[in-house]
Amino acid sequence: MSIPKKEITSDKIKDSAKKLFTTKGYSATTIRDIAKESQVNIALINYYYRSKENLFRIIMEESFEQLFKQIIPILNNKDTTLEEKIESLVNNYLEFLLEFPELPLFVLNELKNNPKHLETKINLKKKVSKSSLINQIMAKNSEINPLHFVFNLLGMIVFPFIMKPVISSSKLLENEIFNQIINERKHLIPLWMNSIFNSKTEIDIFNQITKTK
Amino acid sequence: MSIPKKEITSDKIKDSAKKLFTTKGYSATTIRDIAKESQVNIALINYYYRSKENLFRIIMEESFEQLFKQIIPILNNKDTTLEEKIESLVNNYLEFLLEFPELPLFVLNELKNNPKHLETKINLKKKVSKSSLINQIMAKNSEINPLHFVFNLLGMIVFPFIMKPVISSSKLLENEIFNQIINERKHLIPLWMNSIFNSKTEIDIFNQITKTK
DNA sequence: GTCTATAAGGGGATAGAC
DNA sequence: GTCTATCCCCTTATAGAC
Repeated sequence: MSIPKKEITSDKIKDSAKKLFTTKGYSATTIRDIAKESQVNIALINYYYRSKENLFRIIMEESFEQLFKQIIPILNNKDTTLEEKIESLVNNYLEFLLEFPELPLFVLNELKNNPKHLETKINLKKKVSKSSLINQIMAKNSEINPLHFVFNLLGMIVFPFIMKPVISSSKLLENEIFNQIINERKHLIPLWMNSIFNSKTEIDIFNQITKTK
Repeated sequence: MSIPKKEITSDKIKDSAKKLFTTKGYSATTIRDIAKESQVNIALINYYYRSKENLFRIIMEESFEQLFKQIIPILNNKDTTLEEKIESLVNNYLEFLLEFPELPLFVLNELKNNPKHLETKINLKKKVSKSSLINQIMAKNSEINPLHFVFNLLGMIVFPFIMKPVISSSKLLENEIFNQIINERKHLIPLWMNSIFNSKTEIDIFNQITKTK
């Protein structure tokens, strides 16, 4: 039995702030908004978190970690095959994104607006480029820059959530059906990734055709 | 010989505003920023565009059209095959995005923050769901919701640009190499899309295996 | 820890002179 | 068309009472 988090004032503030920052962005969110949302006096926010910017920094670091850090262990696990990594990544990430669908757009956009947020200790570059995943991809298809496959995999996982604002506000799609489609993707993306890896032969054919012409 | 656009005050303002809005977002951009960037007096911005919100609306509609409206004719062309449509879409869109790499993240994010911007006359829903493209996709693979393939295609095209802030600010990748990779994708994505369409048989195999178990 | 009151400044917008 | 000066509101942040 844990004490309900919402009872603690500082957490009530942080939760409300996170909700508002992720939906409206940093600049469009005021301390007054946060105070109203969390039903707390404005002065208390500065009491607990010193400043709006500091509160944002804390939330941003949390979100960044939620979004990126959880995948590093999967990428680096040397005891799993490429196929197992992809399946694990797709399942965990889609499940996570169904719970926090606004997180990718929020984090990616704030990083664009203010790249200094990326000066985190997490060294993405080394972690990703020297990962077991990249090695396994290169072993499978050495002719194509492995980054292509990273873009494809992450794109297939994340992009539907990036497009969600367009889709749902235009009533193109109800929320229920969106979630159903995402669940279908859990087993479809691994299949598609496998097909994409094996497109190598088709590229060879393509090269041969253009060569003999 | 056209008169250089930059000489006209109202255009100077709009160009600067577009640059600032797309890089910093609506709320983080002040009229004073725009005045400084375009080297005009603050009062002139309100003289020409009445209000910050109105100026933003104009820029948003322009960006939205640049990003979405150009693809509608391609999707609806009944004289092209599915393969030709994909090739045309990939080439035109990647070329366009290389010129305006920040546009997707800007438009998609502002749509999330303020969905009222989407109340445009462009009825995306009908235009897309009744397009020739969707029919051709369904003819090719009737077992899977065609939206999956739309997500995959658009994701493979657009997602690298969404990830760009993470990639370039972490020095993961120089701009030159990024552009080179995008150019490689011009012929790779059509190949991959073809492989993905033909994954149908593999899904059948998958279903058979799980059924006989 | 929580509140009220207020300081200090930045924001959008406009009136009126040129 | 362009500028200066200014209005008025909303913002963040804090001092000080409880």
